[in-house]
Amino acid sequence: MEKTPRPQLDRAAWIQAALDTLADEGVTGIRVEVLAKRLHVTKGSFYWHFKDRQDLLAGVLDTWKDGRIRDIIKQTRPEPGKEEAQIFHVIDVYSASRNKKGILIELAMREWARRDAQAAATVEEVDAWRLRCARELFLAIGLPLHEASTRSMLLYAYVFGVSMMNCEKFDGDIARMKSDILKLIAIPAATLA
Amino acid sequence: MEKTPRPQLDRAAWIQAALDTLADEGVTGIRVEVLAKRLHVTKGSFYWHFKDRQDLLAGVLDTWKDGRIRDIIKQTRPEPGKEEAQIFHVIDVYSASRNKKGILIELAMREWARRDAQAAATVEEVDAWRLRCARELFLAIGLPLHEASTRSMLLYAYVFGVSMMNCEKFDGDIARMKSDILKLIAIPAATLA
DNA sequence: CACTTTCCGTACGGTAGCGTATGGTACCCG
DNA sequence: CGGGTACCATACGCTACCGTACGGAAAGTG
Repeated sequence: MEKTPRPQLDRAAWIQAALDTLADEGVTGIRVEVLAKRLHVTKGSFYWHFKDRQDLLAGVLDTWKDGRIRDIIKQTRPEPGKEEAQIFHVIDVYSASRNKKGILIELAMREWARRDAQAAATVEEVDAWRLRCARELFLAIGLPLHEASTRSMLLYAYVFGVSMMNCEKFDGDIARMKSDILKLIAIPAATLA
Repeated sequence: MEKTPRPQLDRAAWIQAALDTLADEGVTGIRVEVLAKRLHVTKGSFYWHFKDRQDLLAGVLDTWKDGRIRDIIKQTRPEPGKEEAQIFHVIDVYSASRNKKGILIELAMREWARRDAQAAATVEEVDAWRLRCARELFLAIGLPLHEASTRSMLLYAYVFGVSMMNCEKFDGDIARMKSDILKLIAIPAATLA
């Protein structure tokens, strides 16, 4: 993670720090002077690499978008016979337990998108890719087009929704509940045991 | 909505304005001097009714909590024979089309809860009430306890999740998809037509 | 070795927001 | 009618930011 505190910074380093901050504090937490302190430099460096704060934010959006699209394509790459496992894997990646930072960025991104047109467009594009890729998996296991679309949407809505609830403190066997829900979403004609 | 620009303000008026701002800009948007401008008074008024900004935020949390709990209790009040309709109504209340402001507050609240312990506790309490009340409905239509809990959780996770996605711009018959999803969640043994 | 380019530090002006101190005004109350 | 209380305005100091101007070191280049 630490590659010998490099003597030179570049845009990527600033964007990475911005993404970390985004996860912890949201867009409004991405502040030039705070990032500079975190990177042990001053604003002078920032305004060399970026025109202004907006320039950084645009870079954050692009970086995130490219990463997410690359990711979903990789995870749903056609592997005949393994489609069902791939569906579960797609869900698992955004399961609340693992990948905590990814989820936080995801939520912060959507919060951002609610108040910024550029962010909204970015999230929309990423979501569209995800829905298309997930639909392909459902199509591959034999579902008709409409049901494949529907289940993809339910899948992602559930995944994002559950990441906003602090389920850990509710009564009941959460693990079993989540497992049953996944089956209900991913497996047609599944019933809750 | 406008009750003759009242000559005197009270805590409730400030809290209401704060809730409006919360929906539009999130917690960080709730700023004393901005609210004052919106209410056509100065900070002097604010610091008469409130100790400080935290005092206002605590009031916002309490007001929201009481309202939401009263609401869910009212909406799930036992009406034997109408339980299924009540389940659909609970979902409909937070459907993305209607009640736009309520949804925005809901999302802003959870964003807030991610970074503040008090807000987290508030949201947790509200969620617990909702899950309990929804579970009662599922129990009333004959589901076993575990499945009732599971479907309640899926219900709310989906409702909140879908409110974070800009479904309007995706291809496919969104209305039909949403309708199918609701049936899948609310009606045991339902299949996607 | 001059000379440029790259990268960063320093210093400054400007705005927005929090909280306080203090003054002013209208209304109630005896 | 004098005094108190409730409510609000004004003015101030303070901090955290943004963005700019400019200076300087270090490394490449001819």
